[in-house]
Amino acid sequence: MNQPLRMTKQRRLILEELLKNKSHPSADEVYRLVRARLPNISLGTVYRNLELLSESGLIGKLELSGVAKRFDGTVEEHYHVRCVQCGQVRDVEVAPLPEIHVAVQDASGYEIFAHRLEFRGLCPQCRKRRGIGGIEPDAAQSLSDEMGSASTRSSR
Amino acid sequence: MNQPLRMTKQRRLILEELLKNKSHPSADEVYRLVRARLPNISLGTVYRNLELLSESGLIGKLELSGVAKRFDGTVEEHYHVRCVQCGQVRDVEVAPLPEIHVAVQDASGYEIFAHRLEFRGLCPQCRKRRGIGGIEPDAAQSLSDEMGSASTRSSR
DNA sequence: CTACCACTTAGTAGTAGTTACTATTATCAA
DNA sequence: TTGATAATAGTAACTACTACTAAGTGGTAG
Repeated sequence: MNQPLRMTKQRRLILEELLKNKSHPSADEVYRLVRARLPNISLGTVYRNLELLSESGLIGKLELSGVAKRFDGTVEEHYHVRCVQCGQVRDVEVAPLPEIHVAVQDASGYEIFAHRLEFRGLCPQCRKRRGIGGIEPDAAQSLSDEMGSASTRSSR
Repeated sequence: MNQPLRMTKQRRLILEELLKNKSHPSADEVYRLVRARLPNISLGTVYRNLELLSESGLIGKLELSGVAKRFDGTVEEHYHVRCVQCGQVRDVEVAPLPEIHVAVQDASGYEIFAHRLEFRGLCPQCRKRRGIGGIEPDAAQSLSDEMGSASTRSSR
């Protein structure tokens, strides 16, 4: 489709950092990680390469709920959870649900190509810390406001 | 919880436009709509009121996949489809799936509060137009790149 | 009806994340 | 080794949004 990417020092380092990092860093986080090894790399280079690498299928790109894009060393399909406390994004080991496309297609008249499913909650570490430390009591409330909360209420 | 909002001309117009508009406009789109009726309204006013109105539960706020926030005249829970061609966001009439929280909770150790499910495809109008007009042939391809495509492929 | 004042506004400046541009440099096929 | 072309560093610009401030207004108490 498009010619192979030249493997520059910058591109290789970006790819390396993404493959060894399981936490789906944002472009800025990748920038900081790579700059530790190549101090004068340009932020623009990081952005351009993340884009090119995800176009060529070497990495995955996540666009989650209104905040900075994040990038993913593993390309296979999966869903994500974000911790509302520490902000970390992690993969969820749960079976995908492609059959739902048919239901949506019938209900909406759209031709459905893809879907994204994203969870929000507290990660194990923050759950522990919550018992001792201080998390604001209505985190769940404000969180479901923010997400439109397709979860508990069932009226329509 | 908090005192009732003063019903100013600006606030009323913003609310009116949202209630009669089914397409989940972005803040900027609301700005344009309201400005047609009140030409010197400030963009900041639109942003602040969308925030206040959604806080007070009069409208809903959507934060979809990396782009501008969108606002919603209907407050009840539902999922959304976005057309990859024209960008319109619409509601999907499909039953919510709260049971999945348990599965994710067991699999990840997270305490799950909420989830968001979002579809991408071609709306009925654009499906028709595609037959006649010219849509780039690999729209579905680039789209699934963009969404991480938790859809067709099933390896892991 | 009038006066008050906290809430709200218009206008503008500032911010974060991202993209675009340009002159210089590096990759890699021949 | 060389040369076309892709990629880079650095910077400017852009978009979506938030913060700030002086002036204006809605709604209540008198």
